[in-house]
Amino acid sequence: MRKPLTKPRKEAAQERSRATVDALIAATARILVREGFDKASTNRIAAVAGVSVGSLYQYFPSKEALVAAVIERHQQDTLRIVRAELAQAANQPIERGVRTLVAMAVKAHRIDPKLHRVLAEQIPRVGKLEKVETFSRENYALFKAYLESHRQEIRAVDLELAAFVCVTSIEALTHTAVLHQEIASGEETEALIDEVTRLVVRYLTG
Amino acid sequence: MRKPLTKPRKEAAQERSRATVDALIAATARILVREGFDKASTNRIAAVAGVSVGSLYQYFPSKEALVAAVIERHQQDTLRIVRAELAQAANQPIERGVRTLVAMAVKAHRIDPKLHRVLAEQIPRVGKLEKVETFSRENYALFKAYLESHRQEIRAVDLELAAFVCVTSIEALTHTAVLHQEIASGEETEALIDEVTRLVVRYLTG
Amino acid sequence: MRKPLTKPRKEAAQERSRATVDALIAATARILVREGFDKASTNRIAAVAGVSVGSLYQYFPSKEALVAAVIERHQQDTLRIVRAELAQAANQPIERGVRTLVAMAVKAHRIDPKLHRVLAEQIPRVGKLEKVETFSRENYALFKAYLESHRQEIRAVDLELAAFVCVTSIEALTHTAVLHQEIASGEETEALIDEVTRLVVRYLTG
Amino acid sequence: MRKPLTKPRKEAAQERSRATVDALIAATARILVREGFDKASTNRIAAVAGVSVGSLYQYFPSKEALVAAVIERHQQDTLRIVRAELAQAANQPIERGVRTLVAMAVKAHRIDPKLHRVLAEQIPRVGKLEKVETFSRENYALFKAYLESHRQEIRAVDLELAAFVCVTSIEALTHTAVLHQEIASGEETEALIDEVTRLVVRYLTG
DNA sequence: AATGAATGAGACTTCATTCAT
DNA sequence: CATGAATGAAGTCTCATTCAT
Repeated sequence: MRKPLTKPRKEAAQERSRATVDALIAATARILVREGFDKASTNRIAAVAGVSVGSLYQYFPSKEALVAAVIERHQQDTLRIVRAELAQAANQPIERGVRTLVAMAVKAHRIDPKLHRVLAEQIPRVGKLEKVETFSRENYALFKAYLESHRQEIRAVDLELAAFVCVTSIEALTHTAVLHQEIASGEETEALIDEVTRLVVRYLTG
Repeated sequence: MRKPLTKPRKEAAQERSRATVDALIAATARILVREGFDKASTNRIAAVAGVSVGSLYQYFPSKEALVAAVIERHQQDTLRIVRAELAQAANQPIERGVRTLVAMAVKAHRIDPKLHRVLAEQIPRVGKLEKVETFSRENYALFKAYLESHRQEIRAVDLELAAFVCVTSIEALTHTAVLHQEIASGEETEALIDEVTRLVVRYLTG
Repeated sequence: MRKPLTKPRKEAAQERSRATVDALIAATARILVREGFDKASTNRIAAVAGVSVGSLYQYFPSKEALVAAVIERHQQDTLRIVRAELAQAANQPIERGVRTLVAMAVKAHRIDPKLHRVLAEQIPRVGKLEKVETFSRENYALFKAYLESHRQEIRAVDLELAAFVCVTSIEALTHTAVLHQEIASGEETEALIDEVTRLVVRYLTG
Repeated sequence: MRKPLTKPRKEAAQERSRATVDALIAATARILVREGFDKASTNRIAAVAGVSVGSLYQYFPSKEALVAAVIERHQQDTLRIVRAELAQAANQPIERGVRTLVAMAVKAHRIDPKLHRVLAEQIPRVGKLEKVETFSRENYALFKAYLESHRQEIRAVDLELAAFVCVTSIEALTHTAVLHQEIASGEETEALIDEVTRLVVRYLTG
């Protein structure tokens, strides 16, 4: 790619583009959350983002691409939390480590629960959006790695299978609890974390 | 806005009617499984069922009603299994009983896994189709009742919370395992049942 | 039930839009006249207007709105004539004034007799399109005002009732005469105006 | 599209047939009045009449034929009144005779005002239902005959034109008054008859 | 690049009419 | 004759996407 003739101008242009893209993703997320997938027409998204449909198609080749970007962004937000907490857990003993991971899962689900829900419930039908799939595999791999490095603390077990059991349970429990507002108060949250931690730890040990 | 009707329009009395209704529900399920919700247009469904759109609307007031009928039918199929096995579990000690229930969950998920998946992933957006919701609540209540009648075998615990943890875990694990074909062989199935049973039993006891 | 929208969706700002809107209204009127209300499907209207159905719905939220626009336009055309002639009549003595008004009614009915007929005969069923109703009430009020300001020239009478009798008669006579081509020539027209004027004047006076 | 047949398929000779035909016509009229033309589907009519659609088509070759039958019946009812009163008027002097005719018109319009309205407002679009047209021509001819036999009582005048003016006025005034409930009480009715009579008599005489 | 008017395939649904039983 | 299930053309309207300005 060639160098710009007037640097400031290009940057300004790039900045504006960036802003438009952001506005479009934000508008999509907002409509998805407030009105559901069916109301998220491209014209409506563009209107809410304050740009024209034409501009939308300037930056996203299709509606799917837009939804994919929303998913992507949500996953990036989630990853930021995961990375921060994962390092801690790595060096903690099993009991403490699992608790950290469960707490992290709750935290991650709380980033934008309504968006998470829409993404979980309404989006798969968009076809080959396998980002979600990929993302969960990554989770699974990370957890398996954690188990491997703590193998001496757990009973003899098929790590593959154990990781599947733990990750699926943690994900389902935190997901359901957060989405169905089962854990409104901090107290309830603590209780849930206690239970899930117990579930997983007792499963892995003894 | 017109209120969405989800009840069948008329009870098919004659034999020919009954056949038409069955063909429509079957066609809907088939398209749902093979091509997804978005491809399930009323014209397509009618064509696959081998009848005219007009006949479709003679028996179902809307596309939603058709999907509701598919859900209903799937749940009836599931219930048939659940009822049969539940009686057994009731009188079994915790370890044995939980295993029975887990095995039952696997069996239930295997009735028509692909349909189950579509129903689970793509249908919520159909709005007020709360059948699924209701169904899962029922599961939860049944399990809680089981725990109550075996309270002396388990540790002191908030039964409400425990039921939530167990049901959610069993459901998620069997669902995911079946859908993602993690348990193709009978051996793998047994291994999964062992693990899930252990997960739940150790959580509830000790 | 969805409430019927009869207002234009957006004000056509750009020139191209304006042309599209005009073409749509014109096409609707044309089809209404040549083929009747039942043939005026949205697809047909769009085709005749030389635009796509999509464009039709960009500017009119429903078929009704389109018909409403046709009515509106026709009434505006009519009003232009009415306003011009009414001022004259106001200061003319009863005999001369009534003649002016009758002549005006004939003229108004001749703007687009066939359209007028379709609008009069086929449109009421379009439900709450009360524009016609409103319009005729206005006529009636205007005539009553005319009578009031000429009260000394007419016999003692219930003005309300008299206005009803006169307006209804004039409207029906000019309408029928024009539509059924009873007054093709100028001579016949003059004869009709004479008769109607006589009818009304003798009714009001003496 | 097939050509619309508007005559009954057969002379319903048998009593049961007669009853079915009557029920169908009555059901059509009822739905027309209560719900409007658009709701009057053949299936609905058959249902309300308590027979099957198949039977409907046994007796009426099309929906149009059914509506035509309703019109026919209404006109027969009207004619019964007209014939009864017309004889009287024939031998009455102009003032008295016109009053009789006007009163008759009011009476005729009151047979079933709502049905009359629907027939007047919603039916013309059914295309070639010229019964109404024919009917009004007959009215016009009858009145012209009346004028001819009383020619010595009225001013020198084009009878053709005079009949047109009188019939159109009487029809429009009684029609509008009855339909728009301007003459609820007997007193109001008398007042209207007075006015219309005056209108016509003074027009014809002097 | 931005704009927004225009496009048109296709979705859902109704209803007059036919025909097998 | 009666029944009512079946038909399918046709109508209204939406929305992802394109393209002239």
